[in-house]
Amino acid sequence: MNFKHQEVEAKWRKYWVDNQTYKVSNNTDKPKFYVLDMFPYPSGAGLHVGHPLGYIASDIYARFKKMKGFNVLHPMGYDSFGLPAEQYAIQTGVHPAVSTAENVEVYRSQLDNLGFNFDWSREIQTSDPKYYKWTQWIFIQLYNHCYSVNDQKAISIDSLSDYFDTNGSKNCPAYGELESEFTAEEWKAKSELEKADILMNFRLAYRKVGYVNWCEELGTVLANDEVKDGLSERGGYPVEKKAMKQWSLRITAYAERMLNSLDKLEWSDALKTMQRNWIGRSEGAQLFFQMVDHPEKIEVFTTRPDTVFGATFMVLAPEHDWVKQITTETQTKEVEDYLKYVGARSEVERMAETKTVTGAFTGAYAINPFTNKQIPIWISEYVLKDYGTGAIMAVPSDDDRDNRFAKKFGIEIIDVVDKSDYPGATLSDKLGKIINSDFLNGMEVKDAITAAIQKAEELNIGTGRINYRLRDANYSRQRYWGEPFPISYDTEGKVVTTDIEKLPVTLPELDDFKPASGGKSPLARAEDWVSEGGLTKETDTMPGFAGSSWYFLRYMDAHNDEAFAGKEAIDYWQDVDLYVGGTEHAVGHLMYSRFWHKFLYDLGYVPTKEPFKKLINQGMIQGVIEYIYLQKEKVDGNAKFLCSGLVTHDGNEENYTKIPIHIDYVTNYGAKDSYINLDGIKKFIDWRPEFANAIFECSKGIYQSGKFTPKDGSTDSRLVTVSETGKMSKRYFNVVNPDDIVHKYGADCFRMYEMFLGPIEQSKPWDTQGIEGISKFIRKLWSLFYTDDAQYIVTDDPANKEAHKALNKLVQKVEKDILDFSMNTAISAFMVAVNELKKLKCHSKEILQPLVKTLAPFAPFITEELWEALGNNTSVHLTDYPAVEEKYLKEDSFTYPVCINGKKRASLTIGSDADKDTIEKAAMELDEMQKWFEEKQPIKTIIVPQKMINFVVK
RNA sequence: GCCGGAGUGGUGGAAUUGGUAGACACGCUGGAUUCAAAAUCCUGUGCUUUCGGGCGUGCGGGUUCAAGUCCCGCCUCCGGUACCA
Repeated sequence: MNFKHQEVEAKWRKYWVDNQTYKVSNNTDKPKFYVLDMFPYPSGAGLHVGHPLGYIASDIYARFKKMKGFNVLHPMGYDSFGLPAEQYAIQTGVHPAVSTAENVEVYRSQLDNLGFNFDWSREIQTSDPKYYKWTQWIFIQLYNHCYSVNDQKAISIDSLSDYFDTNGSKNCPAYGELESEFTAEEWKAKSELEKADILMNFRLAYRKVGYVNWCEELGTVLANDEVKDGLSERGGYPVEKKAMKQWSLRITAYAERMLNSLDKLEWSDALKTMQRNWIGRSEGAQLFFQMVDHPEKIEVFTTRPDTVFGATFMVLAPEHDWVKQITTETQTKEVEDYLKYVGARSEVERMAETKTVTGAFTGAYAINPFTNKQIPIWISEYVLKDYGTGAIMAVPSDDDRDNRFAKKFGIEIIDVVDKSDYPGATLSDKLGKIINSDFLNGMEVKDAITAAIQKAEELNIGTGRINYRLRDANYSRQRYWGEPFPISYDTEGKVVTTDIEKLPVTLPELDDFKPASGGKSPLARAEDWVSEGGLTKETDTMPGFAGSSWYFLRYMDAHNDEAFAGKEAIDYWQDVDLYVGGTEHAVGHLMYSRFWHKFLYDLGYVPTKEPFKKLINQGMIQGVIEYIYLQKEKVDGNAKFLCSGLVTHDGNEENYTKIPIHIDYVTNYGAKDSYINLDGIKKFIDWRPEFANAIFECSKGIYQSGKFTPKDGSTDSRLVTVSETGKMSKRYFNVVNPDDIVHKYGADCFRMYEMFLGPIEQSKPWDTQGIEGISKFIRKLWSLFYTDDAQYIVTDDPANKEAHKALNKLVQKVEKDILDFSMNTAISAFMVAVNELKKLKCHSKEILQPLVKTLAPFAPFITEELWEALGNNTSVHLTDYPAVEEKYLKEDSFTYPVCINGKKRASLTIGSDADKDTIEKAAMELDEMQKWFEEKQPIKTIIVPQKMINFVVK
């Protein structure tokens, strides 16, 4: 009898639901273990074989931990707000909630097919009002708090207001922007609106002017990646920077803490480094340069205050607030032209250009506070508005960009660092001796930095400072399909938060999802919704990362209506022990989640400082893209396709374009010699009728309009395709749906094959052919239990030593591999064990029963079926993982490689307890060794017990 | 440019503390079974060879009795990032 996977899978899928096998309780004495997958955005395309890779690995891990006695939380849900559903709604009028629900259903059935042990009773969807009620609630908390620089934690905004009441702004305890100092009396005299404006500059969720990519033609705001070369990707319309009031989150307040606690996390070094670089901490000084003929001082940040004597000019970001007011009349045209030039350049262009320097002189001057010389103020795109202060002191002798700039515009260069003692050192090494710098002369760079800061402080023109690359997060989107803000404005424009009891603020019903006029969110069209009780609602919605920044907490207590999750549940589950997901979220999602988590920690809602203890990044599964060559020039008005062999032979690849073809039409898909035959060509034409009369030429003949004209009597046509490894994507017609594989081979086979492909972190191509190996393994396993004619052949006879040894080696190896996340080697261990048991003709229950348990995390269906066949009446997934019996692992003998000068020449099998002398003697007496000793003398022998024997000869 | 990762048979990969390079599979070769096919089973499979051996983990050096693994210098590919003051 063969294993009928379709029947068996259906049977157990039902059993698991009926018996609530995977339901997880919050009330148990067992230790907790939380395994989490990054939840998916339910796109219309459904899952492809790449998506479940991480889910399978985490499922195995979760099942294993459960068998090891842990209470394991392994939930799943959907990040169901997002742009694609909104885009689809604009095109078709289908409400995003409707299309999202449909997509979720498809995802659910695809996930169910794979036999995951998710506790679906805890499912969440970020677009569910019951869920986003709490996203809004957290937002209100952020709004109501600021960050105390003294306590290094969030404190209520009321306490800051109280501080101002008694102390004014002096020694302001909160992190933020204080535009001007005030006394307690001045504070008290301010109007409510003025007070609100000042407090806004300290709130962790705050409103400020931000710049967005505005496209007039499309009437909408675009994301950075929707803009190409200053034009919209869709339609190619001009895009400009537009100032709009936007909500932001003050993530920068947490920069230092996020940097520091990174060390303790079990994340890959690669990922930690990425986050460190993203936070980008740099130490330096804040210096003020008095402008000439203007009362203001230009504030700069520099990591090299030691080079201040070499600062011969200043550069402001083109967007800097003061550019207009300091530009002199004679320079107005030049500056305006330059601003126009910069405005037309996309952010990417501005950043990518490193070779050529551009800029304009404002006509204004500042005074270098150390040299007291007047230095010109320029503007250039290489200085960024959002980094540091948006202005720099330029030191052409010790900065590459400043140097290029000075050379191009003929500005003085003063050498201030003598680097002759450090040949080969680069500028970033910060090495050398200071020269031409008054009191700093002769100092090493390091000491000079300290001395310069000290002097700046004495002169009251600056101070030491730490700067971060990290920027506050823009939190407003002018979109429909996102969380509405729990925010309204009164007639004066003052912010009013929605009462907690009135949450959630739900989305208004709309039937047109296009943006409203003036770049406003579609919500602005719902006028009845917008105005309520004399207040005007915020019409922007929250960004994608809002819902995903805290979802892992909701799973702990998914249906709580009194809190985002109950205290008891949070105290029990604490944090995520293992988080599995793709590297694409390395900075965005993981940064925001850590920030929110730390904030909730400050408020006492979560007991842990970090949300994700251990993190595994899974690689991508790539697809093979099959192309056929299309000749660029038509032949008698007809398109012409050629066999790749002919194109290679022709040698002029530029005369052809490659067009991707649906992989279903390709024979030997994925192989190097994959091709389309006549049948495939016909299918291709049915798919792309515009090529009905196209010519298909290969070495065997020519096909056109249903007729094949052979060149040399061939009956077959093989149009060889070009196969390239690349993304698995709808646009390349190479998506492999897991449902199809599961239907043909079974879910167990699919799961094991994905794991067998290689290390989880690595990207690798999908190759359906290779699955045969796993399929054979499953049949072999089955044949240990049943004969071909369905006879159950498991016996109660005791097994021999070899069988016990095979089993125990397996149990030990699999446990280690699962903990190391090395699923591929675990699978091969199963193959080795089953091959061995097959050879031993072992059908003993005492071996097969633990074997089934060991395999259960990997192949949940077949093991459940075999477990039942073995006479058990509870689920195998509720049993314990087998214990290793050491006595079966002992080897009586060991086979040594016997080497001459490190090269293996013979082998020696000898008792495990033999001592070194015995081993050496036996090895030297081996026949194969004699000829090596004939001419040369052994001068040294190295014996590593249980490893190898090496003779050094000369 | 910078940061991170990786280069091992025809293919996916194994060798995790320096100790038999290529486990386990796919593919391919030959054979058994079959009317035939599928399935199954057996056999071989890094390259090379005068059958002793020689050469082999991206390239060039080095350390060591011994290097895929450690050190120095390169090359290529992938991912991230971007004039970060």
